[in-house]
Amino acid sequence: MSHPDAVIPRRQPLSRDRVLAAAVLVADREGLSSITMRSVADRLGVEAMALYRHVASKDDLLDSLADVVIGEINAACDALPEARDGADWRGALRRRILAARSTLLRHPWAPTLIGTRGTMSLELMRYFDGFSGVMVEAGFSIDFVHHALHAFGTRALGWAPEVFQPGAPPLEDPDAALEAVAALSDRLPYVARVVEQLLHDADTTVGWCDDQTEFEFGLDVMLDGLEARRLRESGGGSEHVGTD
Amino acid sequence: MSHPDAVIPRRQPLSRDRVLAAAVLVADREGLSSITMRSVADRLGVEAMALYRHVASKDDLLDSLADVVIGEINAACDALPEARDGADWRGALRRRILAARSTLLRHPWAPTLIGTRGTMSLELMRYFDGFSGVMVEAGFSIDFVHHALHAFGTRALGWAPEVFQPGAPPLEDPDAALEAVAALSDRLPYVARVVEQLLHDADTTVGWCDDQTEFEFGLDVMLDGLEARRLRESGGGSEHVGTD
DNA sequence: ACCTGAACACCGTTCAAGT
DNA sequence: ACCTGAACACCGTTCAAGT
Repeated sequence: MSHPDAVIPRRQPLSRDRVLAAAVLVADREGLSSITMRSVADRLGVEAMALYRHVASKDDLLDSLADVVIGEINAACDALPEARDGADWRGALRRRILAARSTLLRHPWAPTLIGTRGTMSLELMRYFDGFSGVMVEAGFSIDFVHHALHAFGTRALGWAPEVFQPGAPPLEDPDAALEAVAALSDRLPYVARVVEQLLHDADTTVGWCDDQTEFEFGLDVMLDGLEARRLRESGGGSEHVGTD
Repeated sequence: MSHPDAVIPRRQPLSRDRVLAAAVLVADREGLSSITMRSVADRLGVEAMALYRHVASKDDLLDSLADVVIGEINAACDALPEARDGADWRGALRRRILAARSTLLRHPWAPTLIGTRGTMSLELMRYFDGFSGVMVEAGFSIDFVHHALHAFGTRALGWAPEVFQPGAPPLEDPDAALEAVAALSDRLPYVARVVEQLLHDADTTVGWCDDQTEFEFGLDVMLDGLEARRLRESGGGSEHVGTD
């Protein structure tokens, strides 16, 4: 049993990447809140304290975890066919954002994680650099690009937080729902009408709403608004659109 | 010392409202993460276990806490001068959203809280009912209103989550920042230009960005986009804008 | 050099016990 | 009826000890 380590490597050696990969696995399977120093260590066949050799703290681990996902997003964007001549800025932004989104759909916990960390990592800056580049090369002014980044908010990264539960429970009992709404229709007349409409269309959709469709609607509204504002400003003349 | 309780009420009796008020106080002073059954109880001069008589669990407490804030928002909206003739839907929505926002500014922890709870309470439905009412009375179709609610996301409630830290640290050492940016300008050319511009304007602003200005910019872009889409759809004729 | 055991100060939550 | 004490199972994190 006591050969040189080459023969029976006691175990695959721990590393920062292996710790992060284990954390991703835990989150993918059991959700963000079940990421625990102990649960991540478990999946590596190791004690919790062993992790502290590779991450400074749980916060450090979570920051890096967000970065792992953003790295995936950047990889997806890098693989995008890019006509960097600025003509189709609208399509180019749209493609980037939807590529980010499809990455996030594989890690449903990532939006919450990224949204609650305030860290501006190099990986994240790389994403926004590509994003900004599309707009700058299309002739938007630096100021406008800056405003636009704020305006997009997390939508630039492929998701828009809603107040309703993210993974809404699929409508199990439409009749009960309809009844509940009817009971409230005097106090909530408009919401009642929206819900009625939803229930009416419920046969054709999986759950309450189609997240992807709604996301793209909001995205296009945003793009429409930016385009309108760009045209207005370049026409008005008080602000310019070209790069400085 | 043993009078009937009427004379020396041992203490102001505990109640759900007192528990919630204490929790708001803790959050306002020390942040969301320091809300603890024990910390809330401390502020009431009571043991943590006493709270369980008035809230079912910490989750229940947090849900209700979100509702307290949304109740404040609804009160602010109810106090708004309302010309419910539908003419100025844009202004009416804007006023509601900015009223919500100014309430949230008094409770900086509330957006995170509301954003992480997925609960659709009656208080929250009341807010969206008023919001939807403005649009419906202005002639938007129910379908359109539904899409618009999704498109606004949390912006309907007065905040838009960004990936950058919400309360960005005020620019302490512009020279150091400029140097850091210069070092990265080959890898992040566009971000570098945005930051340079920011540093250039830094004299005139408090921190990096003016949150209120950026929020209103994004809000107006959204409203512009909705207006453009409404006109297009009513012109195109494939979908109507009037109520069903 | 790398991992573990034991321990510490904190959680949310329970339940029987106090008044 | 209302609150408390003690306890349980869990956290993140430390530090000395093992190999």
